[in-house]
Amino acid sequence: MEVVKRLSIKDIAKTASVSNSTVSRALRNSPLVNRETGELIRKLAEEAGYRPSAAARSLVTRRTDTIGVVVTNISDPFVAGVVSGIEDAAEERGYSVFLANSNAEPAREKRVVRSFEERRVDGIIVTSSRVGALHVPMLTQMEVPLVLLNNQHPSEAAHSVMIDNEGGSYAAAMHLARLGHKRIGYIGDRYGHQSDAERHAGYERALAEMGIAFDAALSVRGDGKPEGARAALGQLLELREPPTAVFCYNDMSALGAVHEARARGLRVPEDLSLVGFDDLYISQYLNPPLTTVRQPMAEMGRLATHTLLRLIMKEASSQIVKVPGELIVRASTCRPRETR
Amino acid sequence: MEVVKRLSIKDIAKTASVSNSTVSRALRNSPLVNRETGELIRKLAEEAGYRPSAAARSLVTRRTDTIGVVVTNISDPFVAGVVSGIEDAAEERGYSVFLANSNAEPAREKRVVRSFEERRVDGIIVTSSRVGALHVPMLTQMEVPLVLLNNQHPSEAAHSVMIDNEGGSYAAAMHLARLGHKRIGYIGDRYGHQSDAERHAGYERALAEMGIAFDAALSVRGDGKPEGARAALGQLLELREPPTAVFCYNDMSALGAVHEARARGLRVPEDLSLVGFDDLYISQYLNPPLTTVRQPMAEMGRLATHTLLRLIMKEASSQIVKVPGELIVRASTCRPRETR
DNA sequence: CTGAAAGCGCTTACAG
DNA sequence: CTGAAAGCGCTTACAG
Repeated sequence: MEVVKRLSIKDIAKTASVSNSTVSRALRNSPLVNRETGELIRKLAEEAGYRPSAAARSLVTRRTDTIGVVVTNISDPFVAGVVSGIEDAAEERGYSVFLANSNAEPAREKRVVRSFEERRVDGIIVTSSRVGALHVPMLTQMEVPLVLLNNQHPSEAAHSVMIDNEGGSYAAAMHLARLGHKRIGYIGDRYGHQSDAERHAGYERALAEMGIAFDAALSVRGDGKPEGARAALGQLLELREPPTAVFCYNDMSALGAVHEARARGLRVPEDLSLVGFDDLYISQYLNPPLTTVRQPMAEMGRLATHTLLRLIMKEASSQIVKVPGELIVRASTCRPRETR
Repeated sequence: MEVVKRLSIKDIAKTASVSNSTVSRALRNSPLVNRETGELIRKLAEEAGYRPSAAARSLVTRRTDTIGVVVTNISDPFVAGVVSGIEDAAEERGYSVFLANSNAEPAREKRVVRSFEERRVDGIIVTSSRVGALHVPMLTQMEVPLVLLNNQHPSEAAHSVMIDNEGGSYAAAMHLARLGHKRIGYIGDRYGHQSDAERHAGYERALAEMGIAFDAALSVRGDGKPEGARAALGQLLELREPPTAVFCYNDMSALGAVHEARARGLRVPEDLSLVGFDDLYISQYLNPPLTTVRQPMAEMGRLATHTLLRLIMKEASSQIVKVPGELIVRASTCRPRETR
């Protein structure tokens, strides 16, 4: 592969026998250019395989048509779904996206944000962060529009797109209570996520509404992943009066809970009803298919992008967009044994 | 939020009472700068929250420390795992990554590559592409280093990182044959993927080695997703002599196959053994836990990045890196009924 | 409709 | 060790 010198606007100007200015205008379809001249220039540029330098352009326009996305972990299917929506919406509008994993490490998140600032991204979206780097002081002094998606610390200082955690888990717990369950467990998270607190609140509200006394022993902590949920379910099942149904913080937790239940010889849902939160793509194919609260992941990503683009354009935009979750009833829940 | 004017190198130079050149050198820790002066400048820049403009720098250095990653669909867990490894390796070396979904649309893939060219990415990684945009002519005239990862059309013109499809599926099929299965089905893909052909070849080699006659009726086409596999398994099960074991093109197909088997009242693995390919994170938690061929997704992403960085640095690099798969035996396979 | 010129914010020979 | 100057490749008032 020989080193081909990158063509510049000057090269095109020379072959077209016009000035740089005219080439620049022609390539952006400026009406200031004579139609025939414009067409000729575009044809020449295309044939030569000319690619204008985004860096040079952005230096003068002071925008890069670029957004930065910070995620904790792109391997998390929820995050991947969100990013997919972000990328789609961005691509539609001619924006490119920088993707960076923070791995939930504050130091790395800080490095990432710094790098985004140097690259002069027009805006930043942060998904599901639970780390400390993005504290209010940092947020407020940020010179770049910022949108948080399901962030653990939505702030006055930033715009947010969030799932309605409380409403979603209320619906999930109501579903279980209406099936006749009285002992309903909650497998949460352990990182002090606000989402965990909100989901727990929805669970409590449903219990209260159904006249079921809240029992603190039935609320245990997982880690949002299968392993943590297995241990957490273990705790619940060793209670003197174990639950007949458990609402899990997310589908990954529910996956672990199903696994653990089976390992202990319990059938789901006959012996134990299980509900998740997210509705990951795979959840419908699990055995049994999982009852869960759907988060429209891609749609939320699109919403976050639209909010961000509005901020970039300095258009008005609601401070916080709350997206409703939808209860999807599948086969991992049924009436408790006693009532059948 | 007031519009804060971005600080430039000139501002720092002024407050430090030195020239732009010295600031530039100091910020990059050049030994050409007096130590104390350098420290002062760096302190001033830090306090002021100065962020050098990557665009301005790259205009003169002719590199952007940026790589472009084209994926078919970031929601695919295999792809997400690969991207995670790419991002990690890139971040370690100070590179930022642009992520773009092609959605397997040739037109979009073309747009993406063009945009990457305009952004002057230092290199491009394309994952699992099956679309036509990246044909040999396009590859060869590409002025940017390119690495393909599990691409359907590895080419003389590009470097590649690939899983050993043939070897992996050979191991999987051997596992089934050694368990005593004689009627072993294959649920493939339908898009003419080279990976499909290679996995099928490994399957055939195992059959041959175990003295099992190849029966074309036992090879059917899914679509790499649960739905396609369900239909494909249906075909197999309606055969006069249905298989007692099926090797699936990937874990997503196996997920659909398990689902379909259950729907037909078959137990996995007692009535039907099932093997996948990928070892997605969730596969260990499925019911039953899935026997599969592991692709080290993140590691492959890292390898692709390292290969790409070597190309960027114009260092020697092997044209094609073939990564071995590893058979992971779990609970979705057992001996066929007759032999138990 | 077109072009010459200035300028975006850096880096880097070059001269001292 | 430091600075003045040129230049990277664009865009855009400004003048014609």
